[in-house]
Amino acid sequence: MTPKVTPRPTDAELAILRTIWKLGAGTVREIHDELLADQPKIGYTTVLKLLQIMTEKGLVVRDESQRAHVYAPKESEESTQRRLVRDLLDRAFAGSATALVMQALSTRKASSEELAEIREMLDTIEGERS
Amino acid sequence: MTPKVTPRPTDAELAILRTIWKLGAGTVREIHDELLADQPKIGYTTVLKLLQIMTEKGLVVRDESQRAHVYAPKESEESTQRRLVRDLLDRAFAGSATALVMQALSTRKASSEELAEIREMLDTIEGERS
DNA sequence: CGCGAACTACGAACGTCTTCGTTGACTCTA
DNA sequence: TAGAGTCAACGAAGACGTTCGTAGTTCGCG
Repeated sequence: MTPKVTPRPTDAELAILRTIWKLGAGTVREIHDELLADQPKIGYTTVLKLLQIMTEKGLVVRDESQRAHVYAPKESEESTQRRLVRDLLDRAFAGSATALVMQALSTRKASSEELAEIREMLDTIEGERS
Repeated sequence: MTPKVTPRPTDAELAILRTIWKLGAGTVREIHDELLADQPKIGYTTVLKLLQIMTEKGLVVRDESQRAHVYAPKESEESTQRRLVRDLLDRAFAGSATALVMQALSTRKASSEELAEIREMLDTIEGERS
């Protein structure tokens, strides 16, 4: 059976998830081609195997109605990202979201628009309080 | 030789790093005791082995002047966290720091003080621009 | 029908991670 | 000085992750 809780995707699985998120959904062929467009040389059957494992783990769902199975994310991109962030928070930041946000902001430059977006988020959070 | 670039710490290694960060530095005994205070039962020699591996990898440095070697972080907590964030950014967020910050903020409630701190950070970033 | 192309499934190889038992050395003390 | 306690080093086992070759099935077409 597929496990109760979705496990954290491994590095290779995450690379595939990124591609599926980009495509929305796709066959092994489509995902493999897209993956090749990015960085490293990777075999077709490697991608197939990964997708089979990811199906067992519940990371993706498979539509078998066609000969070429179509794979789609089980959870949304956002929800997966949220779990990864929470995970990193626990493993490396002792739960301090603030510390993580600080590091994220200092890591990459964000545009003014993005900064404004973050401010809105802060307002929303503070508004919900009280 | 120790590798040029520090590799990403594994889960078990990160658990040990957290402890060392908390202690500042410590012997295997001290780190093991502290680790036991947290969650799971873990053997003394397991911690020792991990620390030896982490020394080879360059995650920690070892002072062998005493019989009980003293281990300390090679890189600061902040710099390690920054690398982990950058890593997650690349692997799961297509480099969008904003998206990561959003997820972090929505994941855990931060206090008003923390939110204010983040606002200051935003001001600083925007101030440096122009 | 018969052949080649495209597809899934399977298994094996190899590396890494995690765990711990065992061994041998040092140290303290009765 | 002998025994108990503490320590580092090593090796090996088992789980997991990643890769791909091979085999077998299905489809389309000449």
